Amino acid sequence: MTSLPSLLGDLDPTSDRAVFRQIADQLREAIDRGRFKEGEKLPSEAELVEHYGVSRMTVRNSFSILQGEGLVAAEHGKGVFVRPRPPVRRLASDRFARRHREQGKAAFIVEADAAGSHPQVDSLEVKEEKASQDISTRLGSVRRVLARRRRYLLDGRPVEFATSYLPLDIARGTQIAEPNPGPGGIYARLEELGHHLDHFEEEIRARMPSPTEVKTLRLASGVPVIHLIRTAFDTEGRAVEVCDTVMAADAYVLNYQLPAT
Amino acid sequence: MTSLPSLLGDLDPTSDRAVFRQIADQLREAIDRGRFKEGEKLPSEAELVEHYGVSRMTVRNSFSILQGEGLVAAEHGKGVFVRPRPPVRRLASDRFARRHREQGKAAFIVEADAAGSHPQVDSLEVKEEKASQDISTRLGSVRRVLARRRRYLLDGRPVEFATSYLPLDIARGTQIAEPNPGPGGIYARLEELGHHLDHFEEEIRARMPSPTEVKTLRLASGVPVIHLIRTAFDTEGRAVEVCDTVMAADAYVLNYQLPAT
DNA sequence: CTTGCCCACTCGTCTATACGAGTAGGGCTG
DNA sequence: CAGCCCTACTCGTATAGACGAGTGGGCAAG
Repeated sequence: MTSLPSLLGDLDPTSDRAVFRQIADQLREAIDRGRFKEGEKLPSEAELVEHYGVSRMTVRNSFSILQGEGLVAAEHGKGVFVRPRPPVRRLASDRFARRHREQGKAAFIVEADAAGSHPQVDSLEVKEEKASQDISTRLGSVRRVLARRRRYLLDGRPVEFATSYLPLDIARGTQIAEPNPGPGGIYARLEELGHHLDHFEEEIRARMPSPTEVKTLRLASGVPVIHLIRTAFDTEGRAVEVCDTVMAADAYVLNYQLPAT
Repeated sequence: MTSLPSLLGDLDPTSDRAVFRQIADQLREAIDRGRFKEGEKLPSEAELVEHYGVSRMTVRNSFSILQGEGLVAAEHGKGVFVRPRPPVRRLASDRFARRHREQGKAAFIVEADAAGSHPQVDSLEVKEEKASQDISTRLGSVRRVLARRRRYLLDGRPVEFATSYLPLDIARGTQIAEPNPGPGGIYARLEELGHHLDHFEEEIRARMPSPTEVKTLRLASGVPVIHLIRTAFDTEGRAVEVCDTVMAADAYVLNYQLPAT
């Protein structure tokens, strides 16, 4: 039971580094070195209290640091575990290329299937609503919009939720206003309606999630979100859609290809 | 002094929501509603202890939640403050366009000057070293590389640090191996050396920073980093540079433009 | 053998207390 | 008047203890 010293070492009482930081440092290092592997259980609070001769709150304080770094996650009644890195979804910059729209299924489904995961789309909601200030600006001063909300899951885990906003004069009464927009998705429908897509602009931020986002994406603490806002422009230069997406940052890598023009 | 109730309300003892969460909720809401503005000081721990009738650790626990969300930052001896949103640097997807290389100064400097901020480049280091596995793969199995490290600051605040890796057979003995690579930066030099740039690939992740990154970028807790890895390809299809960049996420918005091909 | 309970172990929440250390402002001292 | 110090207020660190609640294994009863 007291084989911990071999893994963890001692505290340095002369150091001016706080005890709980020293403990966090040692645990972090042990994790980095692979002494504790992904998904593995760390020593319990009681064991660390025993090993270091400190109070329980001090140990908990150490754990909370590592949680904030996204390194570990506590599970009530079970223990504290090294957070496994989930499979990552790579978003290629050509993911909206016309050729990907030819097949019947939605991009997300096709791509996930190809990667061998089980995709799901969730909590679909399509409705007309008042445009927020920001959305209105991006779409060129529209009052009301059609909003399409949905959540994406990979192997049962929510990874992203997104809302598409479209001007009512474009979307109302079309298949875009239906829960299922048909083969090729709304971009295919937009082109059929004569709005030939010219280019997309994407705006990317990263930040910590709001409590709502934590719930919706079932995020562990210490996991940021990537906030992506994409605007689609047709060949006339009009913004025909704005898509606001929030992604679990630990589930994504974004790829872009830029010309060196 | 006890005008706090007007700002904060009471606890619900019947709720099964933990007290420290309820307090965090109330503070968060007050901040969201603008009752506490950016940079403003929140009530002190002692005041909240008094107001809610709880122990100090409970109040601190609430604060630590809000810190983890990046909403507030504690300053020793002063108080807990609503985190101001720093000015944001927008990275356009054409930032490497050839036309931007014509002028003498580095892209970062030019751009920051234009935005009215005071730019600085820091801790320059240029040296030859062994390529990591990852870098080696990206550059096409090179053993050793030239590494150019530097840190960028905006108005005195570190916002990003980056390392460029170049194959030795390209960079050794050229101005690229000098601390100051000359007008137009290393991309201009690469082109002069006959490596005409064709395109860039960028790979973007977001995650919580390592302790080292926290120090280097002086990050407040609750601020993620954006990790960007860019590979530059010449017209022969060879990877001629890999640039590994870590940015303070609260200081950046990335912009990309994608063709709808 | 199966069901269900109990118990030991885990983390979660909360209290009360103590001392240390950074900050800022008022007032004393030279 | 200038400079220093003292003090009150702030957050930081750490202890000790209590109870609650989720989990899982073992044992006992049916």
